[in-house]
Amino acid sequence: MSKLQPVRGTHDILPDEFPRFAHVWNTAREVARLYGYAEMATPIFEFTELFARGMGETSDVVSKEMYSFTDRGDEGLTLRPEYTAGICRAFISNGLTQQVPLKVFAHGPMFRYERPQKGRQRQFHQIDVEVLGAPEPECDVEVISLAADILQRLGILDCCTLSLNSLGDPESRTAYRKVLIDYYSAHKAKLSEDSLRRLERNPMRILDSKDEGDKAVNVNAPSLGDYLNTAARDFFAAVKAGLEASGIAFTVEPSLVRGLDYYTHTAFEFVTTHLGAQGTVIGGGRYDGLIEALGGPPTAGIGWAGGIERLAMLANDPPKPERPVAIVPMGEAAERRALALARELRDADVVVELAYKGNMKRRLQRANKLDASHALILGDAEMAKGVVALKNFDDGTQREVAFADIVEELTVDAMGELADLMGLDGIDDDEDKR
RNA sequence: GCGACCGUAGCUCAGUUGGUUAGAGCGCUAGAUUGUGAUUCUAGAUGUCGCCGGUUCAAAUCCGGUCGGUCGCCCCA
Repeated sequence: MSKLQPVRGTHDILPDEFPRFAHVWNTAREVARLYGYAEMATPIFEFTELFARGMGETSDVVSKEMYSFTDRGDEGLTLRPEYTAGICRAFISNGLTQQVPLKVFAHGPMFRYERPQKGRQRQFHQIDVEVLGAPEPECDVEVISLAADILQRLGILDCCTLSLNSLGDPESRTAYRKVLIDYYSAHKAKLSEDSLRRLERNPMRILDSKDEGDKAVNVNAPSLGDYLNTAARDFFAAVKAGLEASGIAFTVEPSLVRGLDYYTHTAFEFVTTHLGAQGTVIGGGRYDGLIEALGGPPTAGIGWAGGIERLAMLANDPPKPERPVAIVPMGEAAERRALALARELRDADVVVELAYKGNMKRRLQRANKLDASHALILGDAEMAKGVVALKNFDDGTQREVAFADIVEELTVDAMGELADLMGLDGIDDDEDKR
């Protein structure tokens, strides 16, 4: 608190970089709309109990990463570490159980108390998609396809791979879990310290260990695929077939487990190698038991979340902002006339900056710095003639335009520029994204 | 929670084996033109050298601590 510093793990998004972030959620929102998903939002904090129950007391997020506090009314509250629990709560609280399937898109800040590193912050932002009340495998396919389309539009699908796995239904999963615990318990001596802890909490995690000793033990570990019952096996087959039919490439990754307790059946991740240690860009899965566990009616659920910071680091450059027109009035009468002119242009959707400080040189400098396409110079001489001097900043030319023609002149010009831009698309000089 | 590396101007960085007023580029301000930007030229301003303590005649430089950052482990978006 001593200096004027942001809290560790938080970052300002300054005007220069904001468009990169907005581009991610605007793109996601647009694709979600095409899939028939409605946008919604829930509060950024909830009762601690919601996350504890929803994500599982033993999950890392709940056991060590929650931003929890007590408010003045002695309520235990927590800044949301993920979106799913909040949306499920809203589904139950608002009696939306009659409106299934509920297909929603959301985005906003999440909070986890972790040590910051590349692609990981304490306040970060996610785009999020959830479908409640749709137990069919076709829905898994739809949700994954939606994610792939967003990645495609952001220009990063090609540098991502889709990992897919089935965690089975509860029956298969408990059966497998038991076998797995027996197996690892018999090899305790060879396991790393981390994995001994995982054995207590989430034994399936050991399958994903990077420790060499663990890897050796894993070679002969029982495989979850062998323990799926017929229903779970059929479900997984249907999801894979649907993805193939949609032309979405994937790799089945038996070690893909996911940290949260509520997952069942499909689990998936879009992963990139371009982001250092945090390669997961979008991750999610099916959670058919969650709503019931939270106190709602038995309701299927599936969804995913994508890290906006991570996506923004990889995405194409956002569309360039529209260039302003700068009005440069000299003298009191001209300044008054300029105010009216500015309104007229803005009514016609032209971006207008008024340059009202300093001598003309300074005003033009400022206009140039704002990347103005034109300056409208309005001094005594122009006022007398009822014209403005229209200066084009790109070629330096200047000509007089009557007051009455200014709006038309500038809106026609803007159309021409738009056409130019569209002729030049596909340019991508962003080198730091690999 | 653990580990490694790093803190000098708004930004990117230089600063020799400890030695006198701590530098450059970019940016910023002003002028070369009292009504013309970007290009050019000239001038100017900018710093608690992260902070606290120690060693020394002398510390941006060496030592200890602390705070902050970056990257990695765990885990995740």
